[in-house]
Amino acid sequence: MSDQQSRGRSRANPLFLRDEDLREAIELLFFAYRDFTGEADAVLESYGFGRAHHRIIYFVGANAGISVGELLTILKITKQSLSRVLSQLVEEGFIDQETDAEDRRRRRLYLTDKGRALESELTLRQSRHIAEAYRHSGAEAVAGFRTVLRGLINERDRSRVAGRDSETG
Amino acid sequence: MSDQQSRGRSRANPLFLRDEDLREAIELLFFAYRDFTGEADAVLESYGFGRAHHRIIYFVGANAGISVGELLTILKITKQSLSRVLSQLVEEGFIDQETDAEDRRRRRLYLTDKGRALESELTLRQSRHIAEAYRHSGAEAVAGFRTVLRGLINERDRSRVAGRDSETG
DNA sequence: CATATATGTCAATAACACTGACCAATTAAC
DNA sequence: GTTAATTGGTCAGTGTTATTGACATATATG
Repeated sequence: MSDQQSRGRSRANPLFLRDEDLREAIELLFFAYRDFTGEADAVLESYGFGRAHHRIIYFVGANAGISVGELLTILKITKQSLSRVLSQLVEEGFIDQETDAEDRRRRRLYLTDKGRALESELTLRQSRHIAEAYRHSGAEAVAGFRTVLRGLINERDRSRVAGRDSETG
Repeated sequence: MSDQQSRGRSRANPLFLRDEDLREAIELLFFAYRDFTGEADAVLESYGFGRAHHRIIYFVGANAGISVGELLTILKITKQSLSRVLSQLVEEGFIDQETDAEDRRRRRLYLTDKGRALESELTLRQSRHIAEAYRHSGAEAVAGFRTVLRGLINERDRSRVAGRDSETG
């Protein structure tokens, strides 16, 4: 065996990152995301909804008047998948569909009061979870957290994330 | 409306964290996790596998000789759900089951050579993705990233994550 | 009018998860 | 040694989220 294959280092990681460091990151993401999403699930369950409903509620809330097609682009799912869940939310009065005045093919989506209430409840849970982690970590760590997460996101979608692109350049 | 409800601040965030900061974090996690997991999916698809297979392959690889029960605890799924996927992996020769010598009720799980090869391929993809984000972010940012992610993980599971607990205290 | 776009819908399928009910082997307790 | 608990597996049924393919409708654009 050549010594470039020695403990914890491989051709794939030409810098000072050990395999162990990268494995740690993989596991951190797995557990953190599991616990992060787990927060809102209890709320959703009481409404008979799942994560798909949450994603729609969230992005319609954050982008009032978004079209179906734009929502599909963000979620990267098929329109059939979206339709099933979106129809439910419309029927049960969480989301309003309004025909675009300029292009009457388009349906613009808005949260109803009921939808906004659910969105707040869900976002509140997740916000609390994050705020707690942020408080325990300090401002510097938070800055690093944001930088690395941005780096993990496909370039095309980075601009979609809310908040300032403070370190775009 | 009382002024404690003014722009971007609410009772839920008693510190200097604005709602916008927390929304940003929610979206960062959503997009980053989506793109992070998307990496390995192409590989898995070529084997006819999904994320459930990946999780099993990963944790058996990282904990050689783990029992079925321990795996269930980590994954937080039912044994019926695990069984479906695990049986497949055993049948197709990615995982070996060996009866524990001391307690013959237990089946200890190990990756076969074939399983190890797949695990390496999958972990490599994700490691590359992370390594790239790490390189672009710098050591300080990486430290912050790790700290905040650890804070997002339920205390009970923090010790399960690989890597040193360098900032436990 | 022909074509492209935006959306919706029907049908079939699959991955992944659940609950409930059992069974078998093994070990631990009385 | 019989009973009880543990570990693991399995069968049946269900539900959520996603897929592909085919087709329909309304509208916009050329």
